[in-house]
Amino acid sequence: MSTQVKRRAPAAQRTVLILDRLSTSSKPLGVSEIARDIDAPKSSVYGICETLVAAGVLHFEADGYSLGSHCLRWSAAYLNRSSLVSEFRRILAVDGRLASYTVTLSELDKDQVVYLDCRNSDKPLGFTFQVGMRLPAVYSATGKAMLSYISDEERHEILSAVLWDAPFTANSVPNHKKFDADVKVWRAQGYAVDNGEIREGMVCLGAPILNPQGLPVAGIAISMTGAEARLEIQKELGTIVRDIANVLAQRYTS
Amino acid sequence: MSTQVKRRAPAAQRTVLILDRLSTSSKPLGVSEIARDIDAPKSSVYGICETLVAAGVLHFEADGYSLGSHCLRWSAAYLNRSSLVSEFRRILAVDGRLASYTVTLSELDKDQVVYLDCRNSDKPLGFTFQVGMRLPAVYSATGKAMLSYISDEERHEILSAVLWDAPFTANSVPNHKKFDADVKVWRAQGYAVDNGEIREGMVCLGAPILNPQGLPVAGIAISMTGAEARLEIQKELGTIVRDIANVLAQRYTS
DNA sequence: AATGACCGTTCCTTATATGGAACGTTGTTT
DNA sequence: AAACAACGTTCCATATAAGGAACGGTCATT
Repeated sequence: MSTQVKRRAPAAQRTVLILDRLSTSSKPLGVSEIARDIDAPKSSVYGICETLVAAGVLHFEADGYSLGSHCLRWSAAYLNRSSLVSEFRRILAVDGRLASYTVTLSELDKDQVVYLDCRNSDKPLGFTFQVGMRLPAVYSATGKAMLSYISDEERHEILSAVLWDAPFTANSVPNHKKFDADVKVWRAQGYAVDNGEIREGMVCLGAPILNPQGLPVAGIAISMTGAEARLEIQKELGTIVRDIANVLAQRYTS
Repeated sequence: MSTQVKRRAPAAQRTVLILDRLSTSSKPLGVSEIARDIDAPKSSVYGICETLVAAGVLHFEADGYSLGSHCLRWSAAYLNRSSLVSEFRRILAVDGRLASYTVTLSELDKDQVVYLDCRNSDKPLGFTFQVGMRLPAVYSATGKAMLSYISDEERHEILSAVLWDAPFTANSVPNHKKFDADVKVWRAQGYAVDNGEIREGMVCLGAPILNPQGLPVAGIAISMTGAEARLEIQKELGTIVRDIANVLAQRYTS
């Protein structure tokens, strides 16, 4: 299903592959290693990398190529395409109800959630959300919340492709059927729960940010330790999360 | 001085140009507009954009192409290439001396500073630093601090290319000569000052984070309003900024 | 010292990605 | 209603980027 269309602009595709490969490397990589990993001729990789260095996207040092700061422009532009992130920060700065919890903002990309921002609490959580980080949507609170508000067809298409036999923890929702049953609960209460499905002992409550058409554009969630997440607390905090998501939805423009 | 080397992998270069162009647009752009702006044939731009959509880097909607969240991977990887950002956050969370000020972390890229992180204060500053944001190094506090610690040749090369006739404010350092005189002061006191050179009424104090070889890898700065920046306060806070930068330098690895 | 493995880089042929021109649509102007 | 302009898309000859092979250099191993 990958290259059925006739290959156009292979250099552009390889540019992406090279940047992706460098993203998952902790050290600079040489031409040969990159070429091997992305399955392309050395000389082609060499030409592209030199072009990217000239463009200021990559740095070259003695031991190979590495990412440059140029790509921060692109992500900054992406995060600023709407007022979502700035409104998220503003509302958390003003509304003190979630002050002692870690709060995240994320959006859905296929079967993953992408974290757009994170306001850490002073209390340690044992888990760090980073901007740009991706997690399986089906196990995360915001992912569950957003998946609950897309059309049944879309959700079915996404869930059908999930590899259910690679759970994150013993608590991870086990299959499509259980997820569909949960969806009814999340919709009814207006927020979704991840009870240790991403990380053992971490509980997250997520709510969707819906556009005027009722479709999710993003989601917010709060994270806490299992010890903090007593049921009555969950209900109270879940309601707050849902309310804040609704306020964000109203302020959200374009 | 741009395309003296023989053009290799034009599609890779155009990929960068397209992403850059979309970064500076508030709305999606069509093939024709992009092609006009980056001075490339429509059909080539079309091929590259379709490839980038297939790669998940761009989104396509009715009114044109726009950036996708894929590029967040690259910037997240860039920010995590060292422990700099995480140590910056940790030290600010523990050390309360700068709690009521906006503190930024940035690095030098040619003649610009690139902001890597920002810890906003509760007090409004009237200026927002965003990750990935770029400012002229010569006018910014961290830029001044870092430029003070590179070799004289390197600094001379960078400063010679600065367009001094496009100052940000009336306070912006006016020329190469004045900057060189300031460098001696910044080096002597261990921190640099931007007194309204980026924005009228905003004062920033910056210090370099030096590697074991004594070369700057990044810089930190605190920002405050002119009213807050009385001289004795500047001296006190400048010393704190310098000390924190030194602690960061010690913790900084790889 | 000699061998071998692997590196980054260059070369040159050829397969092919490119891009000018043409196409069908759409929306605006005359 | 007709003419026009600008759009996204397709087409095809050809300029040219790609990539297999060869090169010189470095480092381990024998």
